[in-house]
Amino acid sequence: MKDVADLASVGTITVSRVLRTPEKVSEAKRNRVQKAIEQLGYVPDNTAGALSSNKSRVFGAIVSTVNDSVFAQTLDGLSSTLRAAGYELLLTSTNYDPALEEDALRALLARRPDGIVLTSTSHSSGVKNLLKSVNIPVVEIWQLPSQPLDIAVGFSNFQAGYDMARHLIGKGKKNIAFIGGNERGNDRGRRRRDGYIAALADAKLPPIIWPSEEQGSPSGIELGAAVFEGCLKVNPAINALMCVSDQVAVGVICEAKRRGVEVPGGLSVSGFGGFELAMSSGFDLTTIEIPGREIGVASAKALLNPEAARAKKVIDVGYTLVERGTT
Amino acid sequence: MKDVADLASVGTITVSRVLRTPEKVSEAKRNRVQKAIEQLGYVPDNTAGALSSNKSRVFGAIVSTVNDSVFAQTLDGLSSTLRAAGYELLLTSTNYDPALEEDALRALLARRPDGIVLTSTSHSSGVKNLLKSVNIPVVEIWQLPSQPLDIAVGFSNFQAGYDMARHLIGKGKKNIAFIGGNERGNDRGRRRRDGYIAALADAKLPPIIWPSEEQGSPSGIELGAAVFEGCLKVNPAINALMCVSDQVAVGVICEAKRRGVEVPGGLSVSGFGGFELAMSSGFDLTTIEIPGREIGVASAKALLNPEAARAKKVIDVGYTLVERGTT
DNA sequence: ATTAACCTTGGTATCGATACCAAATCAAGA
DNA sequence: TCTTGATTTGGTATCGATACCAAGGTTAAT
Repeated sequence: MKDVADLASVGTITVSRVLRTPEKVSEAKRNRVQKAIEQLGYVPDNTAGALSSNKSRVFGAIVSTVNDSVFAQTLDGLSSTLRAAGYELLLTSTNYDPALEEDALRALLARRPDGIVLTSTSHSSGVKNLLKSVNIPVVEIWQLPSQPLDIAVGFSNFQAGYDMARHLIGKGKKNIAFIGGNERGNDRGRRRRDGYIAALADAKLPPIIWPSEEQGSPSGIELGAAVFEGCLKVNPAINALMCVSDQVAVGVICEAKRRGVEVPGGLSVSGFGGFELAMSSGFDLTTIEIPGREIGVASAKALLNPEAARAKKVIDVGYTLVERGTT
Repeated sequence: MKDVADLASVGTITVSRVLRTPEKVSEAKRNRVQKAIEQLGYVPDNTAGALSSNKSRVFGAIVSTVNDSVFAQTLDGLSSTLRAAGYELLLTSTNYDPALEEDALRALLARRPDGIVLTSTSHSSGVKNLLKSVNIPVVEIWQLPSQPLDIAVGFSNFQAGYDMARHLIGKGKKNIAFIGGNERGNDRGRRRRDGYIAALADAKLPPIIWPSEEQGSPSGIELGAAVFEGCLKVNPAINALMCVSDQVAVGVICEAKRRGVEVPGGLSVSGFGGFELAMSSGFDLTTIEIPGREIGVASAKALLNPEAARAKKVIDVGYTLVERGTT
């Protein structure tokens, strides 16, 4: 920066101002500085800037996985919105292991981010203390906790689960099973299941949950394929499967076709998430569509303007129950 | 850090050493320092450390999209391997727009990363100059360029495309079309297509490519569904579709079922990528499986140990042609 | 012509760590 | 006991920007 300043015959501080608040510098000097920057191929050093201004222009994200297509849309929205505003994203994934969250957070905080995004909503006390001691916006996404740490952006997984169960009940189904969502660390799936349980209770129907908490189980498509041996064999009366995710639902449908079970005639199937495959040119799956990208964009806005977001505290982006051919 | 040093009655530099090279500090002082760190809830400031040591312990990644499941595995492998070594990942996505690459790179370099990962392999001269002027490892992934900028980790999309076309030819198909892969910025898809063209030329068969470069087209599943109207109608003799990705192949298969076209009887279909759905509990799709996570892990290792990686220059992780029920 | 208010500009201290060098301590062998 | 080399420790300068404050220049009103 000194070199640029010398070449343009100005003080270093003027160079700094050209980069951050160009409107406060006279046009003549601004042009000289910009030419010098170009000529020297100067790339500012943000680590130094972060140190002196106490603003890193970086946000941290701790996600349970990047390996989920709807979830990836959130990341996409988050990162593009932030980058448009001149910020970058430090990404860390915990692979659904809550024990890693504190470590990951500590590592992130060492980079002094200007804010944090978390996909989990249940946190260890260590995590809570760390977040309380730093004074930066914290956005929890994809699930609306009753007591957000700071700001929350998402939708009610409980209500969505409830609605979907009501939809199946409305179709005249009496033996509806809920498939999946019992992995530890997956509080979103669990909330959906709770919504399902509540809806069935309201309709005075018995809930059927598979696999049970204790059983280890495959996940995603494999889980859907395993349903026929593991769940329908035990309870052949089941005529509707409400799956915790579209992936599971797709596994169910593939296996149903293989076995000649008619969908939705013999078995109704619903998904959750709205991943590309669910749509009509794919499986034509009844599902809950989540505006994944919008969650990312809204969280980015919350990070960039925490005061406005804190006024709301909870930003509900909603969801859409899309009825298609499988129910 | 000063506070910690005072509380433990040592110099600040000793605190620094406890954090970075604990084996060089006597056990007594090390314990005192660690207790003081705990007691004060001290979280080191890496921005300051980066400034003075010229090492940020952060790597930058510029990806074309996070929104692709096999690709997400790469990110996953990359980020977990780096985090295990005490590094973090700064993620930026260009959404397949090559024009954004230079901006994104500039923004990343301002954060002074210790290395860069790029998913694209064709770069503007601005990008090349920037990368040349910084002296950090640069890893290009998912495609092996003939002239890597520095280090490359991936596999030959050309060879994989060639192999898959050979496979279809070996099944006795004579009218094989290649579907997709003409989006600008997607050099990987293009290389697969080139492999297909070469294989057909070697077998003296005419290549059929759809959609053509000029036409705009939907992508992913939608594209697969559109094949029947857009491609097979024009050329009903086609009896095998080699799709640029599993997503496209899945779209084809769904639409084929809807139209009562038998797969592989009437139409063979192959995919590319090995996304979860392709496997036998899903679509039972013949595809090229890419070790996505391994690419991530190998790139992380290359970043962490560039000297060793530079000795090889190009790290080929290979691929597997998995023959299943659709061909 | 003078004064006040505003805008533009630059000097210097500072952010919180690490690098580099020098001093102090320790262990082992003469 | 003294010397030597290895190990442990601390002081001080430094990384490259920004914050803060003060000074000079300009404009408009009196």
